Amino acid sequence: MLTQRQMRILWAVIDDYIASAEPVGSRTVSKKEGVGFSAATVRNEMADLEGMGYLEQPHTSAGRIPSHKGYRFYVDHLLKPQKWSPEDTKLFQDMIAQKIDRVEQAIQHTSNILSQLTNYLTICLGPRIFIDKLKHLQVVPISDRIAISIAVTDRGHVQQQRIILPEDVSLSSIEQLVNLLNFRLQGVPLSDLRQVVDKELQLELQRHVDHYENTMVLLDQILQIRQKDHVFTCGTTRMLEQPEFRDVNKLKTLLDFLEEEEHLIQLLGPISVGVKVRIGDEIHIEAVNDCSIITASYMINGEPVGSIGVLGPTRMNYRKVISLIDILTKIFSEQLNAMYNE
Amino acid sequence: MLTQRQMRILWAVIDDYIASAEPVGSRTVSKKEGVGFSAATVRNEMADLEGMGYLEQPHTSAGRIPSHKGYRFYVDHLLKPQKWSPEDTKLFQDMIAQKIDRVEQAIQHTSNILSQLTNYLTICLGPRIFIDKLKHLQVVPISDRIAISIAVTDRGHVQQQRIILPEDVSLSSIEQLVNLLNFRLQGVPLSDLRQVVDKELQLELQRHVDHYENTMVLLDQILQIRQKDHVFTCGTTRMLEQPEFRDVNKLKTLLDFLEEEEHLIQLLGPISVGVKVRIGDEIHIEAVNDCSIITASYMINGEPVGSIGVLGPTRMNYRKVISLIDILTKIFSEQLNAMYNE
DNA sequence: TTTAGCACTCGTTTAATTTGAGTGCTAACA
DNA sequence: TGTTAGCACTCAAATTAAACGAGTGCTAAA
Repeated sequence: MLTQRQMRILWAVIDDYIASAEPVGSRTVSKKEGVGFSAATVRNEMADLEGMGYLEQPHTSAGRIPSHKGYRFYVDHLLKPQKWSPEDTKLFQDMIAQKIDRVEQAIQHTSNILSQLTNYLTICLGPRIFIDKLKHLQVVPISDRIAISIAVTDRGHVQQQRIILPEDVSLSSIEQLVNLLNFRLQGVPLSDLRQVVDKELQLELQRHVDHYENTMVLLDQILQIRQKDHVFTCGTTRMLEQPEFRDVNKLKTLLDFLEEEEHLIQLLGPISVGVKVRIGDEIHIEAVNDCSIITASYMINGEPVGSIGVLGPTRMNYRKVISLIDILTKIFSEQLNAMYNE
Repeated sequence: MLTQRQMRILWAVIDDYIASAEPVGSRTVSKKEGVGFSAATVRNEMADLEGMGYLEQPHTSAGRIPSHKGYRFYVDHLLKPQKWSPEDTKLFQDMIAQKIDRVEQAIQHTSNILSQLTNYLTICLGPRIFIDKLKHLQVVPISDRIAISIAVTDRGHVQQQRIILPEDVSLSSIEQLVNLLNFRLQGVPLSDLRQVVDKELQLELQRHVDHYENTMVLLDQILQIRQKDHVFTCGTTRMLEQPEFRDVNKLKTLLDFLEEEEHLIQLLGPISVGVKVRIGDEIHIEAVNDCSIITASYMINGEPVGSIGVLGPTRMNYRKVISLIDILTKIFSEQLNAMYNE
């Protein structure tokens, strides 16, 4: 267990290091406000903190820097999240507010603001639409063999795909099929479409539809509403400002890693409620071993549907980022809901 | 006018500099294959070439590097584009070939390959769809006040937008309106929709539609099919490998510039047929003054609809890039056309 | 238990020096 | 007259050396 004094010193070291990115010496800590002991005392305590694994020393004659364990303790026990005044809240609301045409664009906009405010890189994941319910299905033939299949959900998402029309299927039978699907599948969550068709519509289709085999091929294509998760990054270049990425090789390793959408999704992790902080190797990804990521999700009608994350060096400003991501996702969720329940 | 020998030397300097990124000295040139004269001779000629503005000298005791004027001469008169064998062509075709679902994705895929092959950053512009013709219009209400308006074009592009339903407009009158529009506007290019409505449909609408005022508000929204040009970059991180961007500040200036979509569009310039090379200040954009960009467009049915560009330092491998962008856009266009005429 | 004092460590900064690739000029040569 | 060998000169970059100073651990006194 850490003594009160040790916590005070740990806090001072981390606080200073976050601001300066330089190893913090005993004198610096000793002179900090709220620290009443001499440099020598601080030295002793720092040696102990290092022994316990909360601090590290780059080399003998340098100051101390926090270890991952140190940051973890800081985040869990020392950090007091910022309180926002009503004026702040109002300001954030105004920043985020905009004509929302597509949720994807809107979350990107919010992500951008978060990146500006924190000066770190942000990653955001567009909304999962599988919990959305089908509102309307449409097949528009654009040539003899090709058609566009479109699905609109109750939340206004539109999914489209190019499908190949089987030969021997007339336009009227396509229309017939689509009408039937619209009639029977309205209100069914996208994730369940396939299931419902298999369970409830199979027989009916077999009975009513001509060219059963071919129509099934068509149906299969229509139902393949596979959502490609859409992830974006904002403010990649802000990473260049971080002293830990002065080294072009380190930078390249990171940026290369971030170019892959899959990696970004991996980085955000599963969508979960509340603010989550993962520090360094807690992320379990080699390429971001000296980074931390703070994630939160946004909700529609109480259901988390997408997430947003802030990636920075482990020496990131946890207090600021945690407070900001928390309030911004909340405000964003509110505005989304307001829009849906308009 | 340059003598044969001067051209030979200019060529040698540029060729070497493209490969090494280091100022080229007279001895190096003299020893190059195909150059029969001594270093002293080369020195004299290089001094002349510098006088004429084709070469530059970073400082007195360094070798020469090409000036923009030098590169321009090289591209216009010295460079012989690479010939591709049928095997090469086949290889490229296979690389580009894939199930094309959306043109946007496909051009991005091609752009990615171009970036891999050249090892430079590429920029691509999704297809302009305003020359596409309207195939189908649909309005799907998703709540009392909100609807999604969808337009499908003859080439299978889908444009969607959220619209606000005026009060006092019944579902049936919306349907009536959409039916009328579908009937009268099919085959009209998206760019002309507004015009055709104003000229040919105004009266008809006035006569047939209830709640004229409100319906007009609706119509205005439906017709606002504004395409946001979609531009992507591929392989941004390859820029980090270029020695000219070792300097983090320079890099940041460039990457910051490239983060803006508008800048990318500006960078690609107007869509035009054939391969275009712009060198350094020819681009007329401060931020990329020491870069060159090579652009080409891809076609659908003989009509250029989008473009792709390769951005690199002025010391880029013009020969390789020009040859590659030429053949890749051609192959891509072929595959697009094959798909459309399937 | 705390703290002042002091010798010691070691990365960083600054200055001085060396190195070497490359030049321009001159004079000899074909 | 055009070409080339030779040579003194230039200057950025690399190397080396010295000085610096922030910070430490340990000891002994308060």
